[in-house]
Amino acid sequence: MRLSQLFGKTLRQVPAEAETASHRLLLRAGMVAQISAGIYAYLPLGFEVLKRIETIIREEMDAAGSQELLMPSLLPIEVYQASGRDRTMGEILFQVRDHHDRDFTLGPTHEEIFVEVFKRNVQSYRDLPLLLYQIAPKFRDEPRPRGGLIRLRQFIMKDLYSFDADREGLDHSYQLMYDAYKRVFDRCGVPTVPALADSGAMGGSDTHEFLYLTDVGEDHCLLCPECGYAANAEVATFIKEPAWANEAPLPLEEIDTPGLKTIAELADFLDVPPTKTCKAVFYLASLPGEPEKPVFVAVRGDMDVNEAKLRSALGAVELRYMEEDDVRRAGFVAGSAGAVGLEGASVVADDLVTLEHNLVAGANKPDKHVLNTNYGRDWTADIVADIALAHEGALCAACRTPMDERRGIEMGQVFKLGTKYSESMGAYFLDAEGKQQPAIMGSYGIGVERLLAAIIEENHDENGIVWPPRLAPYDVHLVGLQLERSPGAKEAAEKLYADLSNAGVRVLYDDRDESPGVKFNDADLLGMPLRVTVSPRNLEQNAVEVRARTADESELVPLDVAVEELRARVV
RNA sequence: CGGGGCGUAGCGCAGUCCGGUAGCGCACCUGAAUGGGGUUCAGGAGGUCGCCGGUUCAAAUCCGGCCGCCCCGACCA
Repeated sequence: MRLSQLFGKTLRQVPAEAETASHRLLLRAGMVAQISAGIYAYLPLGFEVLKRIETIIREEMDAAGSQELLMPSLLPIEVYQASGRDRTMGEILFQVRDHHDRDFTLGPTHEEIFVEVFKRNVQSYRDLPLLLYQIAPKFRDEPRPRGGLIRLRQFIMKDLYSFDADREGLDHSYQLMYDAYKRVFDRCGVPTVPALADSGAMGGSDTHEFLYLTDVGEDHCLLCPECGYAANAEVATFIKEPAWANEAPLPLEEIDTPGLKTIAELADFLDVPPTKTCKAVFYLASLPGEPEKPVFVAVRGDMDVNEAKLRSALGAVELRYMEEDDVRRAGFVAGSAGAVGLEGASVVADDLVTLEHNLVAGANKPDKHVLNTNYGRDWTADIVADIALAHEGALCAACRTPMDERRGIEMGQVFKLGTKYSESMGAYFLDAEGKQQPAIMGSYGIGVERLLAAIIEENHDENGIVWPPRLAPYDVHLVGLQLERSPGAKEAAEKLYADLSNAGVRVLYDDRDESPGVKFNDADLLGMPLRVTVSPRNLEQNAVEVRARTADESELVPLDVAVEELRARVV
């Protein structure tokens, strides 16, 4: 391809909104064009890289024994009603209506439709195990798209679904995918950490996220430097040690705490550590098919509520944090709420607060707190569970080592779904005894554009992108320099372009009449693995100049062996 | 959904407070010079000032409403 003809041009200045490195470089390199919030067009260079990522994914999925197919994006809403996800996925579903007033959704993830098609084609255990996948668009009406390609409303996902006859089969399929995912990300030049995760709206039991650790990530995870434990903060467990369990319970005492609303203010006023206090938080929780109801949540004052853990402790589908005003309107005393004598809300306590003695808590009266509250004697909870959020330094549950808290981007996630969809949607097969059994399912997703963004985040320098060779849209960036200044120079460059192309090397030929600085800067920005410069200066020595994108120095390669030499150096 | 910011040429921005014929840089077109890390000069094309309404002799500028985009949070696969 001639750079003069390539659609999409490099930019010296980038739109002000681009903040992350990948977003800026994608725009500067002319690889993407934003259409709307979280919706992008892919120009030829960007599209080429997406295709190369998809090739790696296909190779690994096929090697794992799965078959590729293609499902529609436009799906009758009934398909999601069958699983109940028209309600549990709620607002992120894009809905459209046809001219007969039938409702459709643009598929946000495709468990349901794979199950539908599975049912029409599989009746026997002899057809199992079965691994099916597609690489296709997904549509999610995200509350907040962000970071260029990091969170999109329309995106391409590789989604694979496994169907097994039994739990052991699922374990095997899950492991196959787990290993395949590792290889996909390794081959793409993106280091990932498999971390325990929350299954959220997908349902099911075991699930891992493959996190690319980066400060621009939106997920928080905890990593144990000693034993390797890795988990999303949503599910991370840790050792919580009571600080005051050995104190003898003292009598309750109500005190004036004028204007004190936060734990920090309270602890400061009483001159006690935050661990001596009990933090009160209100949520509105809704369970399937029930109206919202208020929930009072108690954690020790130095801790925060982990909403994912709280959600699963309650079995709630939706959880809404109550702001101070909401709390007041609901008839509670914002700022001085406490479990002692509280009415009108169910109570959830973190297991740690139930062990402590003599904590300070809200008195449910304005500007009053009570000293020396003790679980069991003064208050009880409807649910006691681990609902505390792990932070930097939390002790690893496996080996007691203080853990690191890091941010990361979720590259992919693997789920053991079990029978959630096969039972609700009737995907049964006959086993060897002729008995009907639900298929045991797993689901496995990779966000393709997000992977592209991560590849650039991980593989760039101050001058531009540094493509891993397998992903580069071209192998060689051929720079024609000052070719008009010497007779025959242009012909030599054209010949090299043609010879390399004929030898199977993918060449991007900068044939523009631009100054050297412009050409070299664009070559660095676009990031092809090899830069080859043809100029009168080099031709005088019957040579071309070759520089790897990752190298500091260039080298001269004799013209007569250049094609062979370069072909050997490209993957 | 809450908080903050922004919307003027393809991109980056000034002009808005204080109403009076819409500007700068990059990119683009023409010509010339230059020639190894974003070169210089000359000439040129390009704008419903996000949209709707109001005030005014006159609105990018003031007022009201709406829409869009970005960031933080909430939420989320």
